[in-house]
Amino acid sequence: MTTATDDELWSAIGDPTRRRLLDLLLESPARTATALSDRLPVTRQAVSKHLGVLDRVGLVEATEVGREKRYRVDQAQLERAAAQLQAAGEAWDARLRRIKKIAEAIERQP
Amino acid sequence: MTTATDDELWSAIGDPTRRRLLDLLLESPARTATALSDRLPVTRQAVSKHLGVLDRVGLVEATEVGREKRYRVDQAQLERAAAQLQAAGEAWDARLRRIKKIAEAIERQP
DNA sequence: TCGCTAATGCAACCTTTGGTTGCGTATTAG
DNA sequence: CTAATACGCAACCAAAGGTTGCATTAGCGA
Repeated sequence: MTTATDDELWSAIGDPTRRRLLDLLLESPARTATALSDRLPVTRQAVSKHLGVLDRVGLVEATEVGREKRYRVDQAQLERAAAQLQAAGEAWDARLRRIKKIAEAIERQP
Repeated sequence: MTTATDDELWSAIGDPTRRRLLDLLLESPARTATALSDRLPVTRQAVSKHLGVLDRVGLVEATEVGREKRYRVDQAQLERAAAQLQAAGEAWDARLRRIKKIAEAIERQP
C-alpha cells in the first residue's frame, strides 16, 4: 500500500518545516527564500535547502526576477500529495475497522 | 494549523519503516521485534528502536511474555493519527481550491 | 557612474536520527 | 545442564536538518 513514489512525496511533506513552508506559500505566493525565512524559526539557508527539496519533487516552482527568486506552489502536484495523505488516513482507518470487527466476532464466540 | 502535538504524531508515522511496521502489526498483532524484522529489510535493532518511538507516542503497546515482548497497535491512538492525516490532506485541498478560485476571479477582470 | 546594500549560492561544520555490528544477559527447549 | 533464542545496551556509521561564514551578483541612491 505504500509504494516507492509514495515515499518520495511523504518524505517531502513529512518534514514540519516543509509543511509550514508550503502553508506560507499557499497563503501568499511568489515569496522569496529570504522573505519566507523571516516567518520561520530557521535560517535562510535552511529554507533554501527545503525549497530545493520541494522543487526536486515538483511541489514548488521558482521564477527568477532580477536578483530574487520567487517560489510558488505547483497546485496539481500538491493536490496529488493531499489526496495521498487522505487516502493513507482512510486506508488505516479502514483496516482498523476491519480488525475491530474481527475482534468483536471472536469475543462473541467463546 | 500544524500544532506541536501534530508534529509528534507526524514524525512518528512520517517514517516509512514505522508505517510498514504499523501495517504489519495491523495484519497480524502480537508479533515480536524479531519476527517483525524478518519481514522488513532492516535489522532487529532498528525495528526495536522504531517500536520504542511508536511506544513513546502511544501508537503501540507491548506485553512481555517470558523472554519475548509482543507488540500490538493501540487502536484509539492510530485512529487519531489517521484522522489527522485525512484532516491535513483535506485542509491543503481546501486551501488550494480557495486559491484557485481567487486566481480565476482575477483573470476574469483585466 | 560609483559604491553600498540586499538576495543568492556554495562550503564547512555540528547534531540528530535511522541503521548496523558486537557483546552481554536471561529464558526456554532438549 | 547446555545450547539456542529473544532481548537490551553501547559503539559506530551515514544521511539529513540546521548553522555560520564567505563570495557573487543585481538594484539603487548620491
